[in-house]
Amino acid sequence: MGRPRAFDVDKALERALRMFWRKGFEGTSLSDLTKAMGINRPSLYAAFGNKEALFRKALDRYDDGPASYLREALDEPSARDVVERLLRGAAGLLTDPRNPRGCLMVQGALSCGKAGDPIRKELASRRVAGEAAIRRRLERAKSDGDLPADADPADLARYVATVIHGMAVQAASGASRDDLQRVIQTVLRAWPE
Amino acid sequence: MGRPRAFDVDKALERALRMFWRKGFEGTSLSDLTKAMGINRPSLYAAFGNKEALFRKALDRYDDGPASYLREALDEPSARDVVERLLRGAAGLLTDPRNPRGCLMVQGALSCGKAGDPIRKELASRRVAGEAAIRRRLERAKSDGDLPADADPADLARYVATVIHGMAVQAASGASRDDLQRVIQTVLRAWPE
DNA sequence: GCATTTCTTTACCTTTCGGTATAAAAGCGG
DNA sequence: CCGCTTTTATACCGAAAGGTAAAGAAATGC
Repeated sequence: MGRPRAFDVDKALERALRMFWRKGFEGTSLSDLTKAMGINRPSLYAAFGNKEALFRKALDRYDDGPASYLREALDEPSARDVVERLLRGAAGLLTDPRNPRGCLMVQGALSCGKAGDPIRKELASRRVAGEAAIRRRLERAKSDGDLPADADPADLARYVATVIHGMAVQAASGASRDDLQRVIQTVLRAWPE
Repeated sequence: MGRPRAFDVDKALERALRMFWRKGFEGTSLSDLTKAMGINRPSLYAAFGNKEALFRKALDRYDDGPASYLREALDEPSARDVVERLLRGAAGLLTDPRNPRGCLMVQGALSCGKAGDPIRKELASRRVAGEAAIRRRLERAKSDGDLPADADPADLARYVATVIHGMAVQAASGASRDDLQRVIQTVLRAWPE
């Protein structure tokens, strides 16, 4: 009932996501958003709440779309395969020419003024949650005998998360896909097995 | 000649640095700056130019102060010592309780709107320059026989830079000094020698 | 056909942004 | 004490920020 929506909510959200991905939460203005989404301001507010709520919805979409490789990687059979798929997935995402460079979860709001602080904290806590998921997977791997007895799953997970986040910064600095592949080689060559 | 300055330029710059460090270039407003520096707006403009010029001066100060461990590390005698000192210096800087969390060169402007774009590019190019400095040092190490014959200095430098940038993100996510030390252990255990 | 509901459009709101004009104040050389 | 210079403090600028009020347009139910 009532006048039907003239725009596709999903397409609009996708465009908002890409804008936030490129410019970050603080760097993206409402005018940037409405222009990219092809709608005007009141439509945005009616459909998504406000800028912060829109960012959170875009973030969920990021998790379920471009960043879904993370969860998929955890299903790999061996610890080494998990880590390799994690790293290759990150490299692919970070340097996909169809995407903005870098990672929304890192560059969306790494530091900012107080208006963006809730988003900054949200991103930080999602990064921590991602590392925890890797750690749990490596703990399972260890009890499967899939990691050496002297390996520490928490330390390895932190290390892998650090490399992934570092790759995100490298991508933002202009690193190519090949650059990141070489980083992965270096990591995997030294992986404990 | 003329009325003497009522504030210490150096102290003011230090306070601006710390503000930018905490909130990033875009997240720091002129009001944040003048309040932290204890001066009013026209004094800031007279002494430092504008917001962007002030950021660049703060960045130089960061390089020469908190981040000077980078150049010092390159003077270590062996490749392994260079890398260890690089990583330990980064961990110390990133989690020094007297400093804002994280790294100005990473979180100062990882992504932003078009007003901050020159700063974003400047930071990216300084990060690239840092990696190049490490690469040159490792090339020298290799010709000194200080690295295995099959080691690739460019790949190792990229890897080390990636870990350092990743540690910067980890620090921004709340990682403790001990967390970062464990990452360093993991890196060093696998270092080729 | 008409009332109701919801969305779209336009125009506007307040606050804050980065940056500056202006004039008073504080030092110097004479 | 008087110019001359430079820095202070206050007050202001236009633009852009995030967000909203109000009226017109398109669908449904009766």
